[in-house]
Amino acid sequence: MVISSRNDNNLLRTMSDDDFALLAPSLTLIDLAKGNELALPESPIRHVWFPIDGIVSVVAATASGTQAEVGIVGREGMVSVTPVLGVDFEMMHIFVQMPGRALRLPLPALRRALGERPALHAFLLGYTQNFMLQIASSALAYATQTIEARLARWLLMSLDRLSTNDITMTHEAFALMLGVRRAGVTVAISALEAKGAVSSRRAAVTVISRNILLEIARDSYGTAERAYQRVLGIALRGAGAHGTEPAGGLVETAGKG
Amino acid sequence: MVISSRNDNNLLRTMSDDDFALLAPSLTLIDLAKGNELALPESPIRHVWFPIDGIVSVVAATASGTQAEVGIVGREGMVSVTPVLGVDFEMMHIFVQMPGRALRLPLPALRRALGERPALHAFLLGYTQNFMLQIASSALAYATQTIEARLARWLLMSLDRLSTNDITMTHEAFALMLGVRRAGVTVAISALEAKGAVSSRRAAVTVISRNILLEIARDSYGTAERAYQRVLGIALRGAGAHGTEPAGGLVETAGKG
DNA sequence: GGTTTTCGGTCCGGTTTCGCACCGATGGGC
DNA sequence: GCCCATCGGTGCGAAACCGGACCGAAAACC
Repeated sequence: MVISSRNDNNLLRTMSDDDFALLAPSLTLIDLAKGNELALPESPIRHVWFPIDGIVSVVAATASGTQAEVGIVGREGMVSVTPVLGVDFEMMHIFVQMPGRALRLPLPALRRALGERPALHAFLLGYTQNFMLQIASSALAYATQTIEARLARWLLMSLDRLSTNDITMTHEAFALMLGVRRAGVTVAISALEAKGAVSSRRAAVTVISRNILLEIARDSYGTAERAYQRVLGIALRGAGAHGTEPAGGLVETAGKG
Repeated sequence: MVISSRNDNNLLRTMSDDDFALLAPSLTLIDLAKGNELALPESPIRHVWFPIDGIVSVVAATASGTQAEVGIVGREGMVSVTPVLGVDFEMMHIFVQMPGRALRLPLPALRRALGERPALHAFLLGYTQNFMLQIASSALAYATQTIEARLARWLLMSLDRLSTNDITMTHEAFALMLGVRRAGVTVAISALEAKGAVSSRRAAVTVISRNILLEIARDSYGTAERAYQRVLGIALRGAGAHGTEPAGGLVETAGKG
């Protein structure tokens, strides 16, 4: 079960067989139920997760309640990168945004493996660097992009990490993620729909045209994604079966005109 | 010269004597002139710097020109953290914001030292984790704070890294850092001045009351700064001679009423 | 010391987003 | 099949911020 799930997480699949063999006995396949808290600010870290399904949100928060999502993690990565840097308490709020499964590794097993296997440590540090770039891209997007563009960016990032075009989230959840009002999300989704980028139902958005989303997100999407491939030597959106999909797009029947 | 400068950079001072002895022969004391480019996106990294003076800006940028500062570095840290993670090309635009000096280390010497000295690697990874938190805090500030609050945060962070209360920057430079219009900075500085937090001259802002800035910045300042002390075991704003300074404040004659 | 450049205060209309609120529509629970 | 909690579309005034511009003040230059 655990062994066969290896291929569904980019990091586990790409690390050397020896490194995986060292981790495998300690890995447990578990469900990520919607809303599960994987880490809280100031709290000690007990496990790390390698998602094979679903989306995990990484949120920066303060004691007074202000918060904003700074990154997401799916089957391309791991949660959290903090222990890879040798720090054993988390500063972010990390929880399951879209349900799925993950291979969970206890912290002591991770620490032992990192100590014994410099190549594994280097590999995970490469992912960590990329995740840091994702956080920086989030900052840039908050600083320079409209809600609509940031939403397009979020959908594109989710699409890379899922095997479906359906993003099952309420406007309320999007609002929390993007750091805006719920009503603002409603307007933004309507705009995306009017442009033929998505179709929306209650508590779900279906991506119709990846290309149109790319136009709307402008350059807030792409930098970290290209760097992922460069640093780790793996395609970010490769592993997932997105079905038949023309180059760069999804169904793409409507076009943009 | 190099040896005597060790104490002026928190990381060099705090690492073990053996680790410093390994780096010392490769360190060169150099000037950081205003505007110096220490790294550009997509460019190979040739050196890292341990500032002992001045402020270095780390900016996320895209090919099309949009940009926003995501972090700053002074004598509390190093530039860049990317090679500590084993990656040899930079993704950020890094340049000297306020002039100073730094001890510069060639990349090969850093790599050799990281390989030979796990404790040194772990130490610098701890700083890296904190810098990542600083980036996340920037994202949170962009997402939730007004220009005035973000400016207060920036001033507080600079204050931690300087030996003076004078921040010599033009409104134009602030605007670039905060990702806003120059006119927006003028208004924000006027507001800070009206509240007794700073006084301003042409091309310079002098901090009068750190406490008032803390109020204005709300909780966008403090999280990363407290974590710095926790992870590295060093006070962030300890090393610098801020002159005589009452607890938590500077001159603080005006108060806030 | 006079000229030139840089810098910063101010004003304008327009856009984005906010905070708050209302209420119809949807779908799950029983 | 009905009830009720959830969800989302919409409206309104206000605030924050933008893009662009103008021009006096301060500093740099020669």
